Amino acid sequence: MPWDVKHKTKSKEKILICAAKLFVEKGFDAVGINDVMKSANMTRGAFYAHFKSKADLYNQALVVAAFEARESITQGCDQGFASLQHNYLKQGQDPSLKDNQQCPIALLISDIRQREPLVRETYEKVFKGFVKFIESQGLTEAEALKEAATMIGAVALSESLTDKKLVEKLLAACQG
Amino acid sequence: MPWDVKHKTKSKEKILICAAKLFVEKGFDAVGINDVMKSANMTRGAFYAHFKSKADLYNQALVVAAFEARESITQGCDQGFASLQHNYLKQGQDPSLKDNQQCPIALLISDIRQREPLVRETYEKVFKGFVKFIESQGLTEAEALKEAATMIGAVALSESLTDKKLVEKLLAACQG
DNA sequence: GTCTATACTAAGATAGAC
DNA sequence: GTCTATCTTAGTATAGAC
Repeated sequence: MPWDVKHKTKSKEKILICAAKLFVEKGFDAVGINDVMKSANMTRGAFYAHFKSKADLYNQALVVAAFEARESITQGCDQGFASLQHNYLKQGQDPSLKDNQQCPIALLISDIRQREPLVRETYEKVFKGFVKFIESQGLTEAEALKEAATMIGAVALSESLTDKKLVEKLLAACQG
Repeated sequence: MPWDVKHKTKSKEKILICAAKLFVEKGFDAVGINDVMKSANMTRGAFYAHFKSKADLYNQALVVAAFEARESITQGCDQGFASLQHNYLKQGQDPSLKDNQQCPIALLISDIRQREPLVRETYEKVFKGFVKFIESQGLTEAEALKEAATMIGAVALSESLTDKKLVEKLLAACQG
């Protein structure tokens, strides 16, 4: 893909990518439309030419975030579930992965509860897709659900806790 | 304990109990001081006689919420870890347990990331106490950490997902 | 310690020029 | 489609009477 094609990103796409990053990092309430538009090098007024509301943006950004996280996590993941699990849990510690690669299922897990039905529906679809993907690595549905809960819980906790030693022990304990 | 002793609750305690319930249910941003004080049958102005800021209230309410959840979860929990796990996961479905009995570790898991250091410290202490309690049921630290991640992840997911069948399967899969 | 009233700030959303 | 300017609402926090 030539340089100019990659960089000729439309405004809406740019807004979505910036929003995905900010929302996953901080949640819905802590991110203003101002923040998103500044991050995309535009002003507030331009926002409503692309989205009908902040909730609309959140909903679309959630899909983008899920897509990008999936790309990152499943990259080089050809050795079955153990490999997936390792990649997923790496999110919890690796500071180089911080941009647009963290799993929105984990990081927005208690943010989504307060959102409108449409957003919750989108979140649920993303979660179901994640479980299906785990199943595709050779696990039963019940096994996949339990592993999903453990991985998501571990990564979500990793971001909430400040004690790095504890986080390390937690992620190691959830491995395998 | 006689009736009147139980009901002779001071204002500050009442505010804290109402706040604990509201914060655990909705998170920090979605709950206003107005909401808390209305719920405690008072007006905004009286708030600052008891707390220096909303963050101060949140911090203290977190401790109250943790205490109440612990009371509820460990009630009749004398048969080791399996019993604890069963009680904990029950939060995810049982609608009768909804008031001041849900675990703040799970329900505020992605809320806490945006809070100030003091609040995060309190959250971390509560989490460590939870892990210690699991260990006291006969598990190693690593086992306890993994089980904690699974239980917390499962309950947090239960509140975010709307598909009741799926939630049921998830909680069943995390049992045992 | 609790009330009413108010100052202050921030954020979502809209209008109209270019 | 993007800009500046503005409307409106809501929420934290403070002041002063009782």
